[in-house]
Amino acid sequence: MADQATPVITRFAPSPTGELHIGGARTALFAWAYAKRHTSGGGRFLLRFEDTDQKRSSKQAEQNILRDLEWLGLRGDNHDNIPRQSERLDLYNTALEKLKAAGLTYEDDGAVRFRMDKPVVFDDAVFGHIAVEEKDLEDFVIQKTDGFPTFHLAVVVDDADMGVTHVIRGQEHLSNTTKHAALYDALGEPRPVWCHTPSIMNPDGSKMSKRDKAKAARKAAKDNPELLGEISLTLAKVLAKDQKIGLEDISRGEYSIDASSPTVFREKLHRSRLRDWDTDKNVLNASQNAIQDFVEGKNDNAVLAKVVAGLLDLDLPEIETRDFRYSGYTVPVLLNYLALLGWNPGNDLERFDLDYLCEHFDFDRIGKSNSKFDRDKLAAFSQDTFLQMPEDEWTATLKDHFDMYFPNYVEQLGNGFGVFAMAYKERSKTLSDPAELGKFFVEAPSEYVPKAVKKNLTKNEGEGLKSLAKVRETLATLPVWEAEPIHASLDQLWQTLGLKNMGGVAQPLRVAMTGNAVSPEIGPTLEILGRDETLGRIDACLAAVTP
RNA sequence: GGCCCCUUCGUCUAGUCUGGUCUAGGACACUAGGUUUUCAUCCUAGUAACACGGGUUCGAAUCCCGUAGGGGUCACCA
Repeated sequence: MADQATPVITRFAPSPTGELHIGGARTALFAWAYAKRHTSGGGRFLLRFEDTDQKRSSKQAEQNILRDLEWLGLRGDNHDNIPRQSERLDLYNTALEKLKAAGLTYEDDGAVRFRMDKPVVFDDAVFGHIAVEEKDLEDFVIQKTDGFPTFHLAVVVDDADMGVTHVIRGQEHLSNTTKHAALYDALGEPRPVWCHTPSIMNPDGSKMSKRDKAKAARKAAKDNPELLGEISLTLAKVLAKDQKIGLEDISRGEYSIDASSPTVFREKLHRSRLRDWDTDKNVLNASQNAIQDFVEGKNDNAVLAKVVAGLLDLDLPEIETRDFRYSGYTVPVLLNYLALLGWNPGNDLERFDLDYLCEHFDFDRIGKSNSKFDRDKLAAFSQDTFLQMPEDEWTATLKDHFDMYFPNYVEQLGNGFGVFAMAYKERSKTLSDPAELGKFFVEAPSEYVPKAVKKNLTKNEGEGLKSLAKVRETLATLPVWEAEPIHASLDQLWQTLGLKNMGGVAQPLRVAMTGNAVSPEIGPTLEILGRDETLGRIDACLAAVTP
């Protein structure tokens, strides 16, 4: 491939109308990887914003998409000067004049249509040879009444202008490709190689779309009709508190009420809910209407979905790139999984890095059928990398994530964060898991799970409670409060007490510390909690549970 | 509905072009057992697929035809 005459140029050309969809991220990855593979021959990966839809495009969306691409490490070689279609109107007009002059167009209600009057044949790198007869082709609009080109004219002109040799995009464009091929020919430009990739679907076979979030939130809302009033009120409070936003901003999805992660946002909502803020009657009415409309399916507003989910403690499905970041997947894991969804190296190798991808990626190993997104497998990949990760790297990675999304843990854990991190290294599938699994570290149990209490404390005439009391005595006088000596003393205690095994002392302790029977190793667990907290929780448990 | 595309374990897939080496391989999930202070990790074993029907052939997951199912598209959205 080094002797290729023209260098490979690929591109990723999103329309800035929302967040970067995970499917878009995969398309970008493929385009990036293909260019990198040919980088020695001058291969380049370019970015472009397709903002010919004036109503739906926004600069904010551009920034968001760029932010996520940057996070993924998929930087365009034209990063410092990314073209926008809205700023290249001259180019399209020139092309349009050329087509007009050739008699290939005609006016229709102020718009301009392109004449499709011969059959089209083209080859796709994935789907193969495609031939469409003239009778199945329709004339299509290339310039809208607002003077903007349509997507079809703009992509072709831009790709030709930017020297794009390989067009890699989702298969929803496969049938558009007849139009594009005809346009290339009419313009006298050489056709690129087209590579259409199959779609990514939900486990139930439906297309993965941001509307799935609204659907999930709507369902939860319908299951909790009694809470709708509360939700509306909270929304009104948030709106009233933040003068900068109005409901119309929310309905346009423009307000960055969701700039924070779901967990942080959830906290914020709950706090607002408990406040005694005055709310304007008009705002309240508007909020009620908005929520009502949302529940009735009159809109799929992402912000409203987030508000509803936040207040109902519901996890929305991950659809966009950012969702996966919030959930605590690392970039290498996400890209590895994404690459494997629709492409494979042809052997049994599944875990590979970007270097490997760039070295081996080619179109002939992209599958033709849609694939379902399997979060279990993604999670397994993720857990596996955590297991392999050097200890300090794991701790640093987790710290970064927690600094951003769970700052209260970092604050409360203090110096114990390192021990906390190690306690969950083998127990986490995502960087957010330790927050969920280790919630008891920042919050004493408010209740005890009956089953755990029975099995570990009250059974056999309160055997566990007795052990727990002994444990308290031992721990109270322990000279050094660190995992090792704590473990050693407990290891000795169960033998002294004549118990079957260490579980005899560890399990009652777990119930006292967590309210349930599950925790990391007991030594580190107690070290993190600290002596005072440990003894306090034992006392609370002994007081709350009777044989 | 027209047109285009797709169809191997529950899921992602290898194998299909160049028919025999496929009693169909791997991974995730699941099940069972073992290690273990719980959970997790780790180890071992297991369940599980060529959509269906016709051909062609000595022989078909692999080639051909049909049927069914799924997806895409049919916008002055991209």
